[in-house]
Amino acid sequence: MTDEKRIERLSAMLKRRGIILPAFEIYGGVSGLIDYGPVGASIRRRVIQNWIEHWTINGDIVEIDSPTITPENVLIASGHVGEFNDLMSQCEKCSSAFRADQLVEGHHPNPDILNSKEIDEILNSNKIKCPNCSQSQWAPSKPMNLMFGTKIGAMKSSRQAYMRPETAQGMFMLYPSLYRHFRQKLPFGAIQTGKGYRNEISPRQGMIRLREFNMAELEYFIDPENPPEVDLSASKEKISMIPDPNGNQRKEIKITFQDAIKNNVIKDTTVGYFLSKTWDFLIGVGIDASKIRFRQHEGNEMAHYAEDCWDCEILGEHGWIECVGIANRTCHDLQSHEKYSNSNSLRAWREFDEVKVENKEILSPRTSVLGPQFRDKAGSVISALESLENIPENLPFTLQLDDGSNVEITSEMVDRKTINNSVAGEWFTPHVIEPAFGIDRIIWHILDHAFEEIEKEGEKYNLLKLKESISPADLIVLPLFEKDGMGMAARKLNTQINQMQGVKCLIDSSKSIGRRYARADEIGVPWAITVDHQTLEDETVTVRRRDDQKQIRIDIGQLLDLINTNLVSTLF
RNA sequence: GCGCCUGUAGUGAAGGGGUUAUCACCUGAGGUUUCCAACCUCAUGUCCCGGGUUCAAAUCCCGGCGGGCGCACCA
Repeated sequence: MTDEKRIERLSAMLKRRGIILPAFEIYGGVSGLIDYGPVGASIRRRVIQNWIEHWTINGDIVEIDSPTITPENVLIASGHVGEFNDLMSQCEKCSSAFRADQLVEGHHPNPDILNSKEIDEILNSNKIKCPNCSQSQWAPSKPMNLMFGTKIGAMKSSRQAYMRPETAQGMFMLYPSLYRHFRQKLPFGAIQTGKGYRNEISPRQGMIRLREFNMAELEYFIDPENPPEVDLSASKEKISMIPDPNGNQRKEIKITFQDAIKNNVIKDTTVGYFLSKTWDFLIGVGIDASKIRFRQHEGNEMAHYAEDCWDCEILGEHGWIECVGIANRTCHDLQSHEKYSNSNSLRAWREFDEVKVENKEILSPRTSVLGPQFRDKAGSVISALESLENIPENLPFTLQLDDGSNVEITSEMVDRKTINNSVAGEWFTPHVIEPAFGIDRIIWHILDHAFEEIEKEGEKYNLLKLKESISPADLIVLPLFEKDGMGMAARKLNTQINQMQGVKCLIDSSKSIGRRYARADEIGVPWAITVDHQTLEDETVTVRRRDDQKQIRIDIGQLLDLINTNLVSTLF
């Protein structure tokens, strides 16, 4: 933040090199929408690939993929429609905006059901004051819907739908399938990467607040009574945390994950585990460790579903930016979907340690007597007998039916029996811990932290010190000159390297060698292979390390082996 | 959404009611060159969009779109 022009130079470089660009620019652009260019798209793909591998490595988490178009019911159940359809009223004096239903609270028994006209009437007739400036002059209230609406189907029968505001609902929709896939045993998780959509009022700060953005979310389902054991003893690093949002002395502390859990700084061990996994991921893709902190949410900024929530914030040119949210969503989503969908398959079975055997006394109905006696009422009499909690000592007795009417039960109608009832377990709704990653924000900070401006022989020189695993290409082949067969040898080598699975190699033969090194450095290619005169004689090339420009000569065959085994770095 | 500032080649800038809009870097072709943005020749490419004022608008005015900052909003 000390150098205000750095962000402009970085943005210009990202555009010039085809990394991040404004979308639809020839039509004037659309704010909140960006393109990943030919270089940026490779970086994005690799970051996402790293993220997927980071979570799926243990086998308890699988990847799924679900539609971005989401029917309205789903988002009603999840709470998004309600949350996003609030009416907003703006004070014409001081421009403060407030949720209209909260302003008229106390002037109407149920403000939720009011439309904008009714809200405006109440605001004006009661002269409700602006909480900020105490004036009473309101602009007409407007619904604030941060979801992009659409219709499924064309004609009358079309259904209201929205572009998903998060990928999480896809995982909840697939819970029954996941439960089967994991042999009906918790814990397990599902991840999804893809686009999310929020029609932001004012997108700002480049790629920080977008209207269409890359999300990567994990839903990890656990039994709250038997949370998974976690071992964080291997993680010795002291992490910046800002806990205790409601305490008086809110400040940043440095503490290991293990101690944070032990000392109740992080209350939920599973949340703590995911905080540490999040840390590992961010370090792995090249985020600067000193620019990461975890901040616990305050009560009033907590999402409508979350019980406890931590943000992972990263420091960059825009200040501290929330890049990951880790929330304990408890059973909110699954329970709500059960209720709205009438499904009963969003649960898990918890076996008791010991089978509970109950000896229970019941009155078993003699249907041959009850039938003729009560006729069409017989059914409800039988169900009332079955649900009877306290078996009366003496017969006859008066039994109340569901409809409130009473019947008399005599000893001829029932048999007094004792039955063995064994209960092996119970159904419950799993809790879910959700780490949600804003991929674009993370990529921004990767670029920000990797972007280095140095001086080289009196000239400005840019470097993108990307980690090997997320650089847009693994290597670049450069013929020293495009003659004497050097160009040919370079093209052959480039082809050989690109034939390897998962390896991406570029080739560049235009302009001077120094300029080509500079271009490769600026987009973050870690290794440059130079084909020179000696190559033609002895089949050796030089390998140049981006970060310090050191060069080593090596036999082509050996180099190909090193590339194939991802061990080029061991050369130096 | 409000307020202030703002929009000129790919990037960064200069200029500005009147011939063909300027510069650097970049990019491309050729030359030269035995490893770090060298040099020479040539070339491509620009006034955000729409309306208005005017004989004439890239320039002035209005609106839109985009960008920056502040306020507001923001899972």
